[in-house]
Amino acid sequence: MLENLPKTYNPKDFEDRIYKYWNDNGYFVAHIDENKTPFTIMMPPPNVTGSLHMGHALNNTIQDILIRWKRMEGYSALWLPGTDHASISTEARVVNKIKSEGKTKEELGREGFLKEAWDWTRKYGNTIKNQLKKLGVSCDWTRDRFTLDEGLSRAVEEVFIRLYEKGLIYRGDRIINWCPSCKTAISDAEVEHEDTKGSIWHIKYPIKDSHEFIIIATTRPETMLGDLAVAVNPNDERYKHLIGKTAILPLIDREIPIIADEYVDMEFGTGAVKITPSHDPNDFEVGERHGLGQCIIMNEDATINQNGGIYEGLDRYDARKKIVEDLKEKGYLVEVKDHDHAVGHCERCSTVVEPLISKQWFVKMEPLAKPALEAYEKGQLNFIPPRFGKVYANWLENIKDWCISRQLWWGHRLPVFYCKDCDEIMVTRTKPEKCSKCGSSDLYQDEDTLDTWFSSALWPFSTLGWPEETEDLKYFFPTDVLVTGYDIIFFWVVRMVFSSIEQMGEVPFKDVFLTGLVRDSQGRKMSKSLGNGIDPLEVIDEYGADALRFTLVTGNTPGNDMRFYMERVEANRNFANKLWNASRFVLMNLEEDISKHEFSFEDLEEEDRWILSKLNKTIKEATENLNKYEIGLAAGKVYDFIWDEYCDWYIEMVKSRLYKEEGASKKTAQKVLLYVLKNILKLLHPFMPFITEEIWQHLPDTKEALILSSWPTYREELNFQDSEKAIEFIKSGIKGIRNARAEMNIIPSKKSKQIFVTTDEEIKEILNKGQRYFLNLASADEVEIREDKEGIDEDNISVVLDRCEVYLPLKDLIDYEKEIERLEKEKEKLEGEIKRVVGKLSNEGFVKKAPEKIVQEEREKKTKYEEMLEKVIERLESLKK
RNA sequence: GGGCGGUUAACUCAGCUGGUAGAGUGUCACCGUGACAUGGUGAAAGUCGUAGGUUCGAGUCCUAUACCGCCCACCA
Repeated sequence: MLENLPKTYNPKDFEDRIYKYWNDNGYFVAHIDENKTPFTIMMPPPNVTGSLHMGHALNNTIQDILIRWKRMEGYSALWLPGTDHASISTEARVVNKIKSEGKTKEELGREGFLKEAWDWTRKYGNTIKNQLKKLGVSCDWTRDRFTLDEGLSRAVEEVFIRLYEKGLIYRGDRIINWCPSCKTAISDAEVEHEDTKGSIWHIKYPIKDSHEFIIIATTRPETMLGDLAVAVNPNDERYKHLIGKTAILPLIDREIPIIADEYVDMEFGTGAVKITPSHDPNDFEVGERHGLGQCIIMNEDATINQNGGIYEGLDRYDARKKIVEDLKEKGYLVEVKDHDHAVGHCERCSTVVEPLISKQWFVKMEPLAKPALEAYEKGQLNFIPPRFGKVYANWLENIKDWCISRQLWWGHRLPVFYCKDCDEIMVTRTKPEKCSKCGSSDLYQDEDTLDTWFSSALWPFSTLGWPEETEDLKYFFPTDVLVTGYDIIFFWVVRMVFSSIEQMGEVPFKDVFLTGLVRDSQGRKMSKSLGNGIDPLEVIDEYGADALRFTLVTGNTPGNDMRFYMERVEANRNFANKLWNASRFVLMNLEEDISKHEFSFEDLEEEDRWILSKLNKTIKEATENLNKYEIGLAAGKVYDFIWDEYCDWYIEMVKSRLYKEEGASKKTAQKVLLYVLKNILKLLHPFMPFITEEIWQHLPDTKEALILSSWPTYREELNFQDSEKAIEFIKSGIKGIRNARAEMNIIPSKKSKQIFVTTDEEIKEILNKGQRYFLNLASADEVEIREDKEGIDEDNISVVLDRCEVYLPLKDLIDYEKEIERLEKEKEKLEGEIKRVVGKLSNEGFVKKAPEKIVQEEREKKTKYEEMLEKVIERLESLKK
């Protein structure tokens, strides 16, 4: 029993043990059960070589709360975990690792490198999973998946082939974002735009066979090496006469045409734009329209290539510097102005990306985006909070094709084969024997791999065995809710939706719960470079997983960022300690035969009915909150019930019965204590799984594990409105007495021998039932409740309450000055209230238009306050005499 | 250039469909009382960013506006 344990809560003593107990007994494993409704969550797969951060802790806690709750509600709850191969990030780490060993990727070759990568994955792949276990995640580890698993790879190939055959995947020369550091193409979503203070250079381009110049403006002067035209707006009077003429590119003396294109904004810069089709998306389009061709001037590491003449070999920024110097020296530079503009950076390594033309593979997005948008518009996708729906829709409305090929080795290699002889493209799962066109057997596979998000886009169904028609897939798909950060709506949420609609014919989940960012106490983003990250594992080590979990889900709202404060974790640890000790108290006061009995309704006393009714209400409201994903509110209600109602009031009220009485009343108190505690543990379990299970295991008559127990439900027969009212009345009486005593500085150990309460008949009845509460809770030896004042010494302290007055015979202890002061304050307060109520009631509009109920309430308040004021004044007068 | 969020007690945040502002922490006073000092009791503390409007009544709805922050966007 618990009383043998240390009296302070020490989560380290049991958290690991409890996790093992659940896991070893298979309690996390989901079963296909046609008698149950499935409830499915797919865990957003963390990077396989990553480690746990607060973001993971937050969204996995939320998922765990939902899955534990639904499991208790009787659903067949599947929470499927897994990891992502994270192509670009993992590859970078492995490259670093082999670099530290003095080797390069190229030296190892593809196979050698992949071997290294797999070794790395096996070495670090379990780290994050073990860390997640510390958090208490109740996911089904028997269904653990990895995006590079055979099955998932098969799904990736299948989707690639299907989309290709439908014409939704194509290969082409397009301007893509090139990261010179990762040396791969990246998608638009992977580019982060950052406002940067830069310059804009105005440069003179001479006109051939003329002394005229045309002045262009550019923010990237080095790209002039690739200029193939100068463009002006066709309606621009300044330049009309130059259209069709030829300009001479300074420094390298290339002749380029001056063309007219609507794209040029006459208002901006000089109204003349250099056109570099290979290095700018707009210029690319202009180039296409005018048949300008291409001129690539950079290598894959962003140094200038042979097309750059004397600048060949220079890094792009060195080249810029040199070119500007040369232009200046030769008199072509007209002016330099400061210019702020957005510069794209690689999301992964922060290197400035270079837009350049490249042959890559793309997914044609429009046909896929349309149904994904419609699904949202038809209400098949529900965002929490709803505002993110607009973000989702807006992205889809402005969709561009998705560049999916990456010049990396770690990932799913494109199932694409080329014929060396005729360049035929063959998209098949395995390498064909012969070219389907010319019959040549000289074939090779595309070197590229797919964007990581291509495989994670399939996660909701590939993890269940698709393209096989598995039992799991039939039963658990579609999933119910996706829990993830708002920062990956574009990367992941959108792509899962359209992939699922395309392949499965329906949305992959009904609800999308978006979490905010966990920031440090100063509101900064937690980051490695700032060193301000708080390690969830350290928090768990110090305060326990339950306290961390509770901290992450309370006091904030979905989709809003939150600041992380150690003080809050500590407060929640204290809450756990409170529950721990309340449970110890209950166990210490139970008798052996308690387990055989449920309380009987006839034996219930007022406070029993009150706490049962309050519990009932808490169950109802917390469940409603959970149904609406109001996790923080649900947790808050359970917290308040446990601390404020159960610990602070019920336990205190019931003590006299446990200590002094014998028989039925005592027994009932024990039964109710236990009944409510059991329900508390159930209600709190999703939020604080460890401590609740640990306590539960020490309770009598708990055969099954708490994790498998049933979620409490509202019981109409436990709704005791009258008892609630009565106890609330008594509580206010006790509070009034305590308040008066505290203000008079009368310490509780100085008991009032006898308390007199004068009141009317109705209240007398209520108070009579609750007499004994005053004894313990208001420091009295004896309470006398009556309807008259006969024989009561008017010099005692008197507390004026609604419909009753309490006299505390503490004559020798009273400081009359203070008592008058206290009563004056009371008087002022009441007068204020009366003024407000009277104001309201004398407002004709209010009385006429407000609902009858509200008006009635105000009238009652008026009477009540006036009565109280009268008594207070009476007291004051008698004291001042 | 668009879009979104925040602005409530000293601090961090709740506040669902409009009806006398809440919590945690911190502060102050008192308390080792037989579950808990990781505790108990009590107290102080807010013109709910600003200005209008709708309403009998607005932190809550509408319109402006200020400040902070985020996202999206090809203006060279």
